[in-house]
Amino acid sequence: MTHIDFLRNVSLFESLNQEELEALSDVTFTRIFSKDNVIILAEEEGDTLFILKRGQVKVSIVSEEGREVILSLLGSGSVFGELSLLDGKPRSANVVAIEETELLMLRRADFVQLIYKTPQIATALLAELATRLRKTDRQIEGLALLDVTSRISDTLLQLATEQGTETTDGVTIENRPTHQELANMSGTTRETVSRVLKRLEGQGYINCSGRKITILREDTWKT
Amino acid sequence: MTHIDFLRNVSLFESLNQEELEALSDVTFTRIFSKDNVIILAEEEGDTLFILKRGQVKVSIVSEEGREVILSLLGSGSVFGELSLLDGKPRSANVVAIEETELLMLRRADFVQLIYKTPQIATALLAELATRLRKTDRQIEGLALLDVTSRISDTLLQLATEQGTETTDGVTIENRPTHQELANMSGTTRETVSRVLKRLEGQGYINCSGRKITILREDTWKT
DNA sequence: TTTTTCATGTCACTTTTATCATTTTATAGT
DNA sequence: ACTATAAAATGATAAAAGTGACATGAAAAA
Repeated sequence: MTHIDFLRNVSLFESLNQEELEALSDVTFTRIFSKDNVIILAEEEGDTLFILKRGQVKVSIVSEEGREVILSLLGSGSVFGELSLLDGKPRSANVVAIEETELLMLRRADFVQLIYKTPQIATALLAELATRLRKTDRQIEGLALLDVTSRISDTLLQLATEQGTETTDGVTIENRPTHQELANMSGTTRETVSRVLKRLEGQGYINCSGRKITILREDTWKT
Repeated sequence: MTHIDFLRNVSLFESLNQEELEALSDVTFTRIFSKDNVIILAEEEGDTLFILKRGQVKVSIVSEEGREVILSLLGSGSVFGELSLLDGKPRSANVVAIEETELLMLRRADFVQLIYKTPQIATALLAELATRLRKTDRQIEGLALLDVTSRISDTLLQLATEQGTETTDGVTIENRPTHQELANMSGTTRETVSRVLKRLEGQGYINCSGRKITILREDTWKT
């Protein structure tokens, strides 16, 4: 797939016409990050916007004691790194490739140009940030109100909607994150994830085998 | 203070010239909400933007079981209610006046006009949302990693920076939220807030009296 | 294959925090 | 000032989740 065809399908750029897409494609450059490579390091200055073409990355914050909170996992079509572009502050989180990932990168100056020439982009970006803000608000709600079991369940459901595939039994998450990663996404510990998954499986809510988790359809629950 | 003078000092509108400010002021209307009145109700459709001129509001989510999470407290100059304007989705949180509050309101159509005529507003709004996103990310980090004491302390420090006044002893928060509200801001319970504040006072970190909390200067800590 | 590293399961134990119950103190309304 | 109402303090428990330790298992590297 050419870059242009790809860019056309990125929601941020859907308002651009062929000519504008070509112009955008011209100022964009590609880079491939292999698994575990750091793409963005928190605290550093940043003047690049990233568009994820292929692969998957995790956005996370690491505390001084080394504990990690995963804010989100992003897949193809996602845009990230724009906050520093918008407010000029240093990067607020780390972004690491969790599999081989191909990124299109756009420098601030070109991005500013782009917004100047096609203001619809600003509108699209505003909508994008609005969506994200709603999502983080829900995360805060979950962390503040729910117990671990519910938080882990929510994390699974979110994974399922974002990257699950429908099967006869329910929705399957192929290549699930490790327990440690699930823990960092749910604000808990590895052991607890282990225990909770075990219990959920015992109760017939989910089915684990290898890197695969299936969230069973409601009508198969033991209740 | 006239509306125009007030609007000039709202960061969102700082790029507007006198003429534009007047035009904005013309399409804006005022409403006063007394204490405990609901300004925005979650789930409802919304096509109004609010600019807080005088008073204070709380933005919160209430769970089905009735437990509340306070996402933020906003004071004069704050803008809220814009998410629904940007992505067309229903309101995601409640907003309630916690004291008598004067609001300027702006309808979607006028807001869209405004952005169309003065695109710098879009940029300012992007920066505003970026700031907010960073803030919510930090909240998530805190909820996921910190124990109750640290979360409550953080909440106090945030209140102090946002609405505290410097005194010889440290920073004073006049008219502090109730323990219940502090609990809802920190993701914990009333009782725990009570106990933690007590301990913090015993250890000489803070000083409570009536509706007032003083966060003592570092050099007076007992350690 | 063999080795080594990383991921997972699972124990016993501790800590933290929520919950419940009750009393005391503040605050606001008449 | 008096009373009604809401807020805060506080003790006793219980539940939830974290910790540390170690065994097992699975996948990647040599």
